Amino acid sequence: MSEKKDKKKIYKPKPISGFPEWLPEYRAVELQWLDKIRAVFESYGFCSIETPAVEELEVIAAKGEDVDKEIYVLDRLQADEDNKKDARLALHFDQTVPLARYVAQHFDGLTFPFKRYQMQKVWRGERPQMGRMREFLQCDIDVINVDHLPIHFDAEVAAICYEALASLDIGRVQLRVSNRKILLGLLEALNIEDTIKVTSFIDKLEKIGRDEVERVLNEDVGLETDQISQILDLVTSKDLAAIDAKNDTMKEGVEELSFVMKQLETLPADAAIADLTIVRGLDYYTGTVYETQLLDVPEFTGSVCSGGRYDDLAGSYINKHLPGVGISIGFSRLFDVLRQNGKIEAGPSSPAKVLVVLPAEDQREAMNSVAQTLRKNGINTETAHGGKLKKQIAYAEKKGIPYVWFPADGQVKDMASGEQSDADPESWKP
RNA sequence: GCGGUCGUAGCUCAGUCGGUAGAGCACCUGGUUGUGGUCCAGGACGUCGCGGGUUCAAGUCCCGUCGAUCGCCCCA
Repeated sequence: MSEKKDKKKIYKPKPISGFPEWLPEYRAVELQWLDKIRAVFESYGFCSIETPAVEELEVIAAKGEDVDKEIYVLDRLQADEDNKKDARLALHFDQTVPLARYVAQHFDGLTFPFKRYQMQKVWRGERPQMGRMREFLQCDIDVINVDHLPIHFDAEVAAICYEALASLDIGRVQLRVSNRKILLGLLEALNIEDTIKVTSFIDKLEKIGRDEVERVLNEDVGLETDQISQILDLVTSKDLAAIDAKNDTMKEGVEELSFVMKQLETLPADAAIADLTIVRGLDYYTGTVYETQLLDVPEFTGSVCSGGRYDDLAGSYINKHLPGVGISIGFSRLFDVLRQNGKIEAGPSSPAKVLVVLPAEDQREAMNSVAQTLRKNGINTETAHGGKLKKQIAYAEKKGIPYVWFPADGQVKDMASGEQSDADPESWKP
């Protein structure tokens, strides 16, 4: 069995930063969670699609250098001599871009409004840190329509994500909802052009504080005190009805947000709040935007679930106007942060409910027969692989298999209580 | 890309003023014949991240390098 002393040369693998993997007992929980999320998505009629890990680099197309450097490209170790042109394929870094491409390519085969969910890995070449990985799973839902997408979908996707998160039993979840038109409308009215800079500083409001934001808006963006106070008063205002709309954009934003919030009133109290400090870094969001916090997990400062509305999803891939709205649950970050903070109880390391043991070789046939009967009745069942009986039972114990079956005696032992009783495999239930 | 911290058994770590490695957990075997979790006894497991330097002697000191980790930047 064991090779003698001649030392085998082994390469000791190093952990790969940002590419997490779990032991079976946590993977079991992860699968349960994914099943719950999927069930909620499907209960609203969202269909599933899966797109390839890679897209053409042209499709993923960089929007700037910061983005570029996070994209992983795909290449063969030994590319052919005459094939040494630039990388053509890249791993997708989100599921929105692949969705856009998918909708454009399959336009004639889809029924609109197209409502789909997608739960896949994405890859980003970032420096990993707490809750931040280079390979991670996202659960996205989006609704895409041709020409016009009714505003009620903005409320629906948010409500669905809330329900999905709530089904995981991870404490209080709070959606924070805003509408970019409100702030952008004000900036327009104030003749402020550098909207990206302003929104990115507003985004940091909670993190660096009001004083600091005032300072950078003044020193880095060059805004005047009056402009700054108008902006900050707006984003910190709590009452939508009290907002003084300075132009149509602002007015539209306030109306949309009010409608969405009204729709979300069916959720539990505080499950969804309007918060104008939410603006999102992304520039392609044009209306409603969302972020989500776990109120009972203070260690988790980031957003677990965010998204928004975009006017024209696939405009660069097809000559159609396709507005959409979507949210993405950052599944891996959610799971990892909760796990690291001891908020996830490990599951069993085996899906089996029963281990049928083999006390003696002449019982093999009986063992297999009992196991087949149990499986036919939908009970996950493992058969023992031999060895001493005490080893077999210890095996069940270690793997968290709750019942051990003795085929010759027709008895089943409850591992938790230690009790053993007669049972018929045809009718027995765990 | 920048900064802090850290690399010793599968895991978590100890290793005193430099004298060529230890614990716990996990793993394997046994404590008699067909019953787990406890306990007891025994066993296996290390190029002390890698390379160089100082020294009679380096896990320990110096330099470099790689990796990990936390944070910053950024975050579709």
